Amino acid sequence: MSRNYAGLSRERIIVEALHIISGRGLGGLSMRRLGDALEVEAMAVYHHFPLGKEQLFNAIAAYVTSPSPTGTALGAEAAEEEGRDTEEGGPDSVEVVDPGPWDARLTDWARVYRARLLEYSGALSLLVHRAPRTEADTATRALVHGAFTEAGLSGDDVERAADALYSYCVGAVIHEVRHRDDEDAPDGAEREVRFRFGLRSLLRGLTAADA
Amino acid sequence: MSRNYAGLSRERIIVEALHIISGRGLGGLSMRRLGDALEVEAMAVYHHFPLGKEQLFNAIAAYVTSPSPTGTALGAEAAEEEGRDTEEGGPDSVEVVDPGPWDARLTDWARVYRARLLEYSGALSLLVHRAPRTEADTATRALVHGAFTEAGLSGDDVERAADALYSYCVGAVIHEVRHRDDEDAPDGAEREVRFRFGLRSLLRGLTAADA
DNA sequence: ACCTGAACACCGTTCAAGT
DNA sequence: ACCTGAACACCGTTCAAGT
Repeated sequence: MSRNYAGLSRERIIVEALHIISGRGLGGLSMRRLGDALEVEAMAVYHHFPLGKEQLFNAIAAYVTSPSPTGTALGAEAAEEEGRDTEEGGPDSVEVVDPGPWDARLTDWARVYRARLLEYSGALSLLVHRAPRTEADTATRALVHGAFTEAGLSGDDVERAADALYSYCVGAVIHEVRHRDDEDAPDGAEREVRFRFGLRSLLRGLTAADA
Repeated sequence: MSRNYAGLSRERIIVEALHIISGRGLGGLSMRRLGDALEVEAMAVYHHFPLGKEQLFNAIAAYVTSPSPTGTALGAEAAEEEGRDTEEGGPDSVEVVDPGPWDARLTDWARVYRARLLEYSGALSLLVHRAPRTEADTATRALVHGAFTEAGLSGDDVERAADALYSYCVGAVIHEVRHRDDEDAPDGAEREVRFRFGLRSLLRGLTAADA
Protein backbone atom coordinates (compact mmCIF):
# COMPACT_ATOMS: atom_id res chain seq x y z
CA MET A 1 0.00 0.00 0.00
CA SER A 2 2.84 2.42 -0.62
CA ARG A 3 1.76 4.16 -3.77
CA ASN A 4 -1.77 5.47 -3.72
CA TYR A 5 -3.19 7.14 -6.79
CA ALA A 6 -6.46 7.91 -5.12
CA GLY A 7 -7.69 10.04 -8.00
CA LEU A 8 -8.10 12.99 -5.71
CA SER A 9 -9.44 16.20 -7.21
CA ARG A 10 -10.53 19.56 -5.88
CA GLU A 11 -14.15 18.72 -6.55
CA ARG A 12 -14.04 15.30 -4.87
CA ILE A 13 -12.45 16.91 -1.83
CA ILE A 14 -15.06 19.67 -1.70
CA VAL A 15 -17.96 17.26 -2.07
CA GLU A 16 -16.59 15.00 0.67
CA ALA A 17 -15.95 18.01 2.90
CA LEU A 18 -19.55 19.13 2.44
CA HIS A 19 -20.70 15.64 3.30
CA ILE A 20 -18.80 15.78 6.58
CA ILE A 21 -20.06 19.29 7.30
CA SER A 22 -23.60 18.19 6.64
CA GLY A 23 -23.26 15.32 9.08
CA ARG A 24 -21.12 16.74 11.88
CA GLY A 25 -21.24 20.49 11.37
CA LEU A 26 -18.53 22.86 10.26
CA GLY A 27 -16.56 22.30 13.46
CA GLY A 28 -16.54 18.59 12.72
CA LEU A 29 -14.54 19.03 9.56
CA SER A 30 -10.87 18.33 10.16
CA MET A 31 -8.17 17.64 7.63
CA ARG A 32 -7.56 14.25 9.18
CA ARG A 33 -11.23 13.30 9.08
CA LEU A 34 -11.42 14.55 5.51
CA GLY A 35 -8.44 12.37 4.60
CA ASP A 36 -10.07 9.35 6.21
CA ALA A 37 -13.30 9.91 4.28
CA LEU A 38 -11.31 10.15 1.05
CA GLU A 39 -9.28 7.06 2.00
CA VAL A 40 -6.10 9.02 1.83
CA GLU A 41 -3.60 10.50 4.26
CA ALA A 42 -4.76 13.88 5.51
CA MET A 43 -1.70 15.61 4.07
CA ALA A 44 -2.68 14.59 0.53
CA VAL A 45 -5.33 17.32 0.59
CA TYR A 46 -2.57 19.92 0.74
CA HIS A 47 -1.42 18.97 -2.70
CA HIS A 48 -4.76 20.19 -4.08
CA PHE A 49 -5.18 23.06 -1.62
CA PRO A 50 -1.61 24.20 -0.91
CA LEU A 51 -2.81 27.11 1.23
CA GLY A 52 -4.57 24.74 3.59
CA LYS A 53 -7.92 24.85 5.28
CA GLU A 54 -8.60 28.50 4.61
CA GLN A 55 -8.29 27.88 0.88
CA LEU A 56 -10.53 24.85 1.20
CA PHE A 57 -13.12 27.00 2.97
CA ASN A 58 -12.99 29.53 0.16
CA ALA A 59 -13.50 26.79 -2.39
CA ILE A 60 -16.45 25.42 -0.43
CA ALA A 61 -18.01 28.87 -0.25
CA ALA A 62 -17.62 29.27 -4.01
CA TYR A 63 -19.05 25.82 -4.63
CA VAL A 64 -22.07 26.38 -2.42
CA THR A 65 -23.00 29.66 -4.06
CA SER A 66 -22.70 28.28 -7.58
CA PRO A 67 -25.90 26.72 -8.89
CA SER A 68 -24.33 23.97 -11.02
CA PRO A 69 -23.56 20.82 -9.02
CA THR A 70 -20.65 20.11 -11.34
CA GLY A 71 -19.10 23.20 -9.89
CA THR A 72 -18.24 25.84 -12.46
CA ALA A 73 -16.82 27.74 -9.50
CA LEU A 74 -13.79 25.45 -9.27
CA GLY A 75 -11.76 26.92 -12.09
CA ALA A 76 -12.54 30.52 -11.31
CA GLU A 77 -11.73 30.06 -7.66
CA ALA A 78 -8.43 28.31 -8.39
CA ALA A 79 -7.43 31.12 -10.74
CA GLU A 80 -8.33 33.76 -8.19
CA GLU A 81 -6.12 32.27 -5.51
CA GLU A 82 -3.08 31.93 -7.69
CA GLY A 83 -3.37 35.46 -9.00
CA ARG A 84 -4.36 34.53 -12.52
CA ASP A 85 -7.17 36.22 -14.35
CA THR A 86 -10.47 34.52 -14.77
CA GLU A 87 -10.73 32.60 -17.98
CA GLU A 88 -13.77 34.54 -19.07
CA GLY A 89 -13.45 35.94 -22.58
CA GLY A 90 -14.98 39.37 -23.04
CA PRO A 91 -17.60 41.17 -21.01
CA ASP A 92 -21.20 40.19 -21.68
CA SER A 93 -19.95 37.38 -23.89
CA VAL A 94 -22.52 34.88 -22.63
CA GLU A 95 -25.48 37.29 -22.36
CA VAL A 96 -28.19 34.68 -21.90
CA VAL A 97 -31.65 36.10 -22.27
CA ASP A 98 -34.00 34.50 -19.79
CA PRO A 99 -37.62 34.04 -20.72
CA GLY A 100 -40.57 35.47 -18.87
CA PRO A 101 -41.30 38.80 -17.20
CA TRP A 102 -38.74 40.39 -14.88
CA ASP A 103 -40.41 39.42 -11.62
CA ALA A 104 -40.74 35.77 -12.64
CA ARG A 105 -37.03 35.71 -13.51
CA LEU A 106 -36.09 37.12 -10.12
CA THR A 107 -38.46 34.84 -8.25
CA ASP A 108 -37.10 31.80 -10.08
CA TRP A 109 -33.53 32.75 -9.35
CA ALA A 110 -34.34 33.32 -5.67
CA ARG A 111 -36.09 29.98 -5.36
CA VAL A 112 -33.10 28.12 -6.79
CA TYR A 113 -30.63 30.11 -4.72
CA ARG A 114 -32.55 29.47 -1.50
CA ALA A 115 -32.78 25.76 -2.26
CA ARG A 116 -29.04 25.50 -2.75
CA LEU A 117 -28.20 27.41 0.42
CA LEU A 118 -30.60 25.22 2.37
CA GLU A 119 -29.03 22.10 0.89
CA TYR A 120 -25.64 23.15 2.24
CA SER A 121 -26.89 24.93 5.33
CA GLY A 122 -24.04 23.55 7.41
CA ALA A 123 -21.61 25.64 5.37
CA LEU A 124 -23.70 28.82 5.54
CA SER A 125 -21.51 30.54 8.09
CA LEU A 126 -18.60 30.34 5.64
CA LEU A 127 -20.43 32.91 3.51
CA VAL A 128 -20.49 35.61 6.17
CA HIS A 129 -16.90 36.66 5.58
CA ARG A 130 -16.43 35.31 2.06
CA ALA A 131 -17.78 36.61 -1.25
CA PRO A 132 -16.07 34.48 -3.89
CA ARG A 133 -16.15 35.93 -7.39
CA THR A 134 -17.53 33.01 -9.36
CA GLU A 135 -18.98 32.78 -12.84
CA ALA A 136 -22.32 32.09 -11.24
CA ASP A 137 -22.01 35.34 -9.33
CA THR A 138 -21.37 37.36 -12.49
CA ALA A 139 -24.25 35.65 -14.24
CA THR A 140 -26.54 36.43 -11.32
CA ARG A 141 -25.55 40.09 -11.33
CA ALA A 142 -26.37 40.35 -15.02
CA LEU A 143 -29.71 38.66 -14.54
CA VAL A 144 -30.72 40.81 -11.57
CA HIS A 145 -29.45 44.00 -13.14
CA GLY A 146 -31.40 43.30 -16.31
CA ALA A 147 -34.56 42.44 -14.46
CA PHE A 148 -34.59 45.56 -12.31
CA THR A 149 -33.83 47.73 -15.31
CA GLU A 150 -36.73 46.17 -17.13
CA ALA A 151 -38.85 46.88 -14.06
CA GLY A 152 -38.22 50.57 -14.54
CA LEU A 153 -35.36 51.27 -12.14
CA SER A 154 -32.35 53.24 -13.27
CA GLY A 155 -29.06 54.61 -12.02
CA ASP A 156 -28.01 53.82 -8.46
CA ASP A 157 -31.42 52.37 -7.67
CA VAL A 158 -30.59 49.28 -9.70
CA GLU A 159 -27.56 48.54 -7.52
CA ARG A 160 -29.51 49.32 -4.37
CA ALA A 161 -32.37 47.08 -5.35
CA ALA A 162 -29.95 44.28 -6.22
CA ASP A 163 -28.24 44.57 -2.84
CA ALA A 164 -31.62 44.50 -1.10
CA LEU A 165 -32.57 41.36 -2.99
CA TYR A 166 -29.33 39.54 -2.12
CA SER A 167 -29.62 40.69 1.47
CA TYR A 168 -33.14 39.39 1.80
CA CYS A 169 -32.37 36.01 0.24
CA VAL A 170 -29.37 35.05 2.34
CA GLY A 171 -30.95 36.64 5.40
CA ALA A 172 -34.13 34.64 4.91
CA VAL A 173 -32.24 31.36 4.61
CA ILE A 174 -30.20 32.16 7.70
CA HIS A 175 -33.34 33.14 9.59
CA GLU A 176 -34.90 29.87 8.52
CA VAL A 177 -31.90 27.78 9.58
CA ARG A 178 -31.56 29.67 12.84
CA HIS A 179 -35.13 29.02 13.90
CA ARG A 180 -36.10 25.72 12.38
CA ASP A 181 -35.48 23.90 15.68
CA ASP A 182 -37.51 26.31 17.80
CA GLU A 183 -40.44 24.71 19.58
CA ASP A 184 -43.02 26.83 17.79
CA ALA A 185 -41.21 26.75 14.45
CA PRO A 186 -43.35 26.65 11.29
CA ASP A 187 -43.09 23.57 9.09
CA GLY A 188 -41.28 23.38 5.75
CA ALA A 189 -44.30 24.39 3.68
CA GLU A 190 -45.05 27.44 5.77
CA ARG A 191 -41.37 28.43 5.73
CA GLU A 192 -41.44 28.47 1.96
CA VAL A 193 -44.66 30.49 2.01
CA ARG A 194 -42.96 33.05 4.24
CA PHE A 195 -39.95 33.24 1.99
CA ARG A 196 -42.12 33.97 -1.03
CA PHE A 197 -44.29 36.39 0.90
CA GLY A 198 -41.28 38.45 1.92
CA LEU A 199 -39.75 38.23 -1.53
CA ARG A 200 -42.96 39.36 -3.24
CA SER A 201 -43.33 42.24 -0.81
CA LEU A 202 -39.75 43.34 -1.27
CA LEU A 203 -40.00 43.29 -5.06
CA ARG A 204 -43.23 45.24 -4.91
CA GLY A 205 -41.72 47.83 -2.61
CA LEU A 206 -38.56 48.14 -4.65
CA THR A 207 -40.36 48.81 -7.89
CA ALA A 208 -43.22 50.95 -6.61
CA ALA A 209 -43.04 54.59 -7.64
CA ASP A 210 -41.31 56.67 -4.99
CA ALA A 211 -43.55 58.88 -2.91
CA MET B 1 1.16 33.74 42.87
CA SER B 2 -0.78 30.74 44.04
CA ARG B 3 -4.17 32.19 44.83
CA ASN B 4 -5.67 34.33 42.14
CA TYR B 5 -9.01 35.97 42.70
CA ALA B 6 -9.08 37.50 39.28
CA GLY B 7 -12.64 38.71 39.65
CA LEU B 8 -13.68 36.79 36.60
CA SER B 9 -17.30 37.01 35.50
CA ARG B 10 -19.33 35.83 32.56
CA GLU B 11 -19.58 39.35 31.22
CA ARG B 12 -15.85 40.10 31.54
CA ILE B 13 -15.09 36.87 29.71
CA ILE B 14 -17.55 37.64 26.93
CA VAL B 15 -16.26 41.17 26.46
CA GLU B 16 -12.67 39.97 26.31
CA ALA B 17 -13.61 37.20 23.91
CA LEU B 18 -15.29 39.74 21.62
CA HIS B 19 -12.16 41.85 21.78
CA ILE B 20 -10.05 38.94 20.61
CA ILE B 21 -12.59 38.05 17.92
CA SER B 22 -12.59 41.62 16.71
CA GLY B 23 -8.82 41.63 16.41
CA ARG B 24 -7.99 38.14 15.17
CA GLY B 25 -11.26 36.76 13.90
CA LEU B 26 -13.43 34.00 15.30
CA GLY B 27 -10.80 31.38 14.50
CA GLY B 28 -8.30 33.35 16.54
CA LEU B 29 -10.26 32.86 19.74
CA SER B 30 -8.84 30.01 21.79
CA MET B 31 -9.43 29.24 25.44
CA ARG B 32 -5.72 29.63 26.14
CA ARG B 33 -5.55 33.01 24.41
CA LEU B 34 -8.69 34.07 26.24
CA GLY B 35 -7.11 33.08 29.53
CA ASP B 36 -3.98 35.07 28.70
CA ALA B 37 -6.03 38.16 27.89
CA LEU B 38 -7.86 37.81 31.21
CA GLU B 39 -4.56 37.18 33.03
CA VAL B 40 -5.78 33.86 34.23
CA GLU B 41 -5.16 30.21 33.43
CA ALA B 42 -7.23 29.09 30.48
CA MET B 43 -9.04 26.51 32.58
CA ALA B 44 -10.48 29.19 34.84
CA VAL B 45 -12.97 30.02 32.10
CA TYR B 46 -14.54 26.61 32.54
CA HIS B 47 -15.68 27.56 36.01
CA HIS B 48 -17.93 30.21 34.46
CA PHE B 49 -18.81 28.25 31.33
CA PRO B 50 -18.78 24.62 32.50
CA LEU B 51 -19.98 23.38 29.12
CA GLY B 52 -16.95 24.85 27.42
CA LYS B 53 -16.50 26.75 24.21
CA GLU B 54 -19.88 25.95 22.76
CA GLN B 55 -21.56 27.52 25.77
CA LEU B 56 -19.28 30.53 25.48
CA PHE B 57 -20.29 30.88 21.84
CA ASN B 58 -23.96 30.79 22.80
CA ALA B 59 -23.38 33.49 25.38
CA ILE B 60 -21.53 35.64 22.85
CA ALA B 61 -24.39 35.24 20.38
CA ALA B 62 -26.88 36.31 23.05
CA TYR B 63 -24.72 39.25 24.04
CA VAL B 64 -24.26 40.47 20.49
CA THR B 65 -27.97 40.41 19.71
CA SER B 66 -28.93 42.25 22.89
CA PRO B 67 -28.90 46.03 22.56
CA SER B 68 -27.81 46.87 26.12
CA PRO B 69 -24.01 46.81 26.53
CA THR B 70 -24.46 45.77 30.15
CA GLY B 71 -25.80 42.55 28.74
CA THR B 72 -29.30 41.75 29.90
CA ALA B 73 -28.83 38.58 27.93
CA LEU B 74 -26.47 37.09 30.48
CA GLY B 75 -29.02 35.97 33.00
CA ALA B 76 -31.50 34.67 30.48
CA GLU B 77 -28.85 32.72 28.67
CA ALA B 78 -27.48 31.18 31.85
CA ALA B 79 -30.97 30.11 32.84
CA GLU B 80 -31.63 28.60 29.46
CA GLU B 81 -28.55 26.41 29.56
CA GLU B 82 -29.21 25.03 32.98
CA GLY B 83 -32.81 24.25 32.16
CA ARG B 84 -34.35 26.88 34.40
CA ASP B 85 -37.13 29.12 33.23
CA THR B 86 -36.52 32.69 32.31
CA GLU B 87 -37.08 35.06 35.18
CA GLU B 88 -39.73 36.97 33.28
CA GLY B 89 -42.94 37.41 35.28
CA GLY B 90 -46.12 37.26 33.22
CA PRO B 91 -46.70 37.76 29.50
CA ASP B 92 -46.80 41.35 28.26
CA SER B 93 -45.82 42.49 31.73
CA VAL B 94 -43.41 45.16 30.48
CA GLU B 95 -45.47 46.35 27.53
CA VAL B 96 -43.46 49.49 26.77
CA VAL B 97 -45.23 51.83 24.40
CA ASP B 98 -42.76 53.39 22.00
CA PRO B 99 -43.44 56.85 20.70
CA GLY B 100 -43.85 57.81 17.07
CA PRO B 101 -45.59 56.19 14.11
CA TRP B 102 -45.11 52.48 13.38
CA ASP B 103 -42.63 52.91 10.54
CA ALA B 104 -40.40 55.23 12.55
CA ARG B 105 -40.35 52.69 15.38
CA LEU B 106 -39.32 49.91 13.02
CA THR B 107 -36.72 52.04 11.27
CA ASP B 108 -35.22 53.09 14.58
CA TRP B 109 -35.05 49.54 15.81
CA ALA B 110 -33.43 48.41 12.56
CA ARG B 111 -30.83 51.17 12.68
CA VAL B 112 -29.78 50.23 16.22
CA TYR B 113 -29.79 46.51 15.43
CA ARG B 114 -27.65 46.99 12.35
CA ALA B 115 -25.17 49.16 14.26
CA ARG B 116 -24.75 46.52 16.93
CA LEU B 117 -24.25 43.69 14.45
CA LEU B 118 -21.70 45.76 12.58
CA GLU B 119 -19.87 46.54 15.83
CA TYR B 120 -19.42 42.83 16.47
CA SER B 121 -19.18 41.74 12.87
CA GLY B 122 -16.43 39.24 13.71
CA ALA B 123 -18.97 37.23 15.69
CA LEU B 124 -21.68 37.37 13.02
CA SER B 125 -21.21 33.80 11.86
CA LEU B 126 -22.11 32.61 15.35
CA LEU B 127 -25.66 33.78 14.67
CA VAL B 128 -26.22 31.51 11.69
CA HIS B 129 -26.90 28.45 13.80
CA ARG B 130 -27.86 30.14 17.05
CA ALA B 131 -31.06 32.00 18.00
CA PRO B 132 -30.71 32.69 21.71
CA ARG B 133 -33.94 33.54 23.49
CA THR B 134 -33.02 36.75 25.21
CA GLU B 135 -35.10 39.43 26.86
CA ALA B 136 -34.07 41.75 24.05
CA ASP B 137 -35.45 39.23 21.58
CA THR B 138 -38.84 39.11 23.30
CA ALA B 139 -38.95 42.89 23.49
CA THR B 140 -38.15 43.17 19.80
CA ARG B 141 -40.90 40.72 18.90
CA ALA B 142 -43.42 42.78 20.84
CA LEU B 143 -42.26 45.99 19.22
CA VAL B 144 -42.35 44.59 15.69
CA HIS B 145 -45.63 42.80 16.21
CA GLY B 146 -47.23 45.97 17.52
CA ALA B 147 -45.90 48.10 14.72
CA PHE B 148 -47.08 45.82 11.92
CA THR B 149 -50.48 45.46 13.56
CA GLU B 150 -50.75 49.23 13.73
CA ALA B 151 -49.76 49.31 10.06
CA GLY B 152 -52.88 47.34 9.23
CA LEU B 153 -51.60 43.79 9.01
CA SER B 154 -53.42 40.97 10.74
CA GLY B 155 -53.30 37.24 11.26
CA ASP B 156 -50.40 35.29 9.77
CA ASP B 157 -49.26 38.32 7.81
CA VAL B 158 -47.90 39.89 10.97
CA GLU B 159 -45.59 36.93 11.59
CA ARG B 160 -44.61 36.81 7.93
CA ALA B 161 -43.82 40.49 7.83
CA ALA B 162 -41.79 40.20 11.03
CA ASP B 163 -39.78 37.32 9.59
CA ALA B 164 -39.15 39.31 6.42
CA LEU B 165 -37.92 42.26 8.45
CA TYR B 166 -35.52 40.17 10.54
CA SER B 167 -34.33 38.38 7.41
CA TYR B 168 -33.60 41.62 5.62
CA CYS B 169 -31.75 43.19 8.54
CA VAL B 170 -29.32 40.37 9.28
CA GLY B 171 -28.98 39.64 5.57
CA ALA B 172 -28.11 43.26 4.85
CA VAL B 173 -25.44 43.37 7.54
CA ILE B 174 -23.94 40.12 6.29
CA HIS B 175 -24.03 41.37 2.72
CA GLU B 176 -22.30 44.53 3.87
CA VAL B 177 -19.60 42.67 5.78
CA ARG B 178 -19.11 40.19 2.96
CA HIS B 179 -18.46 42.86 0.37
CA ARG B 180 -16.87 45.75 2.21
CA ASP B 181 -13.41 44.73 1.06
CA ASP B 182 -14.32 44.36 -2.62
CA GLU B 183 -12.40 46.67 -4.92
CA ASP B 184 -15.52 48.49 -6.10
CA ALA B 185 -17.19 48.48 -2.69
CA PRO B 186 -19.29 51.52 -1.74
CA ASP B 187 -18.12 53.60 1.21
CA GLY B 188 -19.71 53.65 4.64
CA ALA B 189 -22.16 56.43 3.88
CA GLU B 190 -23.45 54.78 0.72
CA ARG B 191 -23.72 51.46 2.54
CA GLU B 192 -26.02 53.06 5.07
CA VAL B 193 -28.05 54.66 2.28
CA ARG B 194 -28.49 51.24 0.70
CA PHE B 195 -29.57 49.71 3.98
CA ARG B 196 -32.24 52.34 4.47
CA PHE B 197 -33.32 52.17 0.84
CA GLY B 198 -33.92 48.44 1.08
CA LEU B 199 -35.59 48.77 4.46
CA ARG B 200 -37.95 51.49 3.27
CA SER B 201 -38.82 49.48 0.18
CA LEU B 202 -39.47 46.35 2.18
CA LEU B 203 -41.73 48.13 4.66
CA ARG B 204 -43.65 49.75 1.83
CA GLY B 205 -44.10 46.41 0.06
CA LEU B 206 -45.10 44.62 3.23
CA THR B 207 -47.83 47.08 4.11
CA ALA B 208 -49.16 47.83 0.63
CA ALA B 209 -52.62 46.47 -0.05
CA ASP B 210 -52.44 43.06 -1.72
CA ALA B 211 -53.25 43.01 -5.42
C1' DA C 1 2.78 15.10 -10.12
C1' DC C 2 0.81 12.89 -6.35
C1' DC C 3 0.87 10.97 -1.98
C1' DT C 4 3.10 9.25 2.65
C1' DG C 5 4.68 9.52 7.50
C1' DA C 6 7.01 11.58 11.14
C1' DA C 7 7.38 15.75 13.57
C1' DC C 8 6.04 20.38 15.90
C1' DA C 9 3.30 23.74 17.96
C1' DC C 10 -1.14 24.41 19.32
C1' DC C 11 -5.83 23.28 20.69
C1' DG C 12 -10.31 21.82 23.84
C1' DT C 13 -11.28 19.41 27.79
C1' DT C 14 -10.81 16.32 32.13
C1' DC C 15 -9.36 15.76 36.55
C1' DA C 16 -7.17 16.04 40.93
C1' DA C 17 -5.48 19.47 43.67
C1' DG C 18 -4.84 23.83 45.86
C1' DT C 19 -6.83 28.03 48.64
C1' DA D 1 -16.44 29.02 45.27
C1' DC D 2 -12.74 30.01 42.39
C1' DC D 3 -8.61 29.05 40.22
C1' DT D 4 -4.19 26.13 39.07
C1' DG D 5 -1.29 22.75 36.56
C1' DA D 6 -0.44 18.47 34.59
C1' DA D 7 -2.25 15.30 31.38
C1' DC D 8 -4.71 13.33 27.07
C1' DA D 9 -6.50 13.16 22.62
C1' DC D 10 -6.84 15.80 18.77
C1' DC D 11 -5.78 19.46 15.52
C1' DG D 12 -3.36 22.34 11.28
C1' DT D 13 0.74 22.56 8.97
C1' DT D 14 5.85 21.77 7.53
C1' DC D 15 9.12 19.04 5.59
C1' DA D 16 11.80 15.38 3.79
C1' DA D 17 10.95 11.34 1.44
C1' DG D 18 8.91 7.98 -1.51
C1' DT D 19 6.96 6.56 -6.35
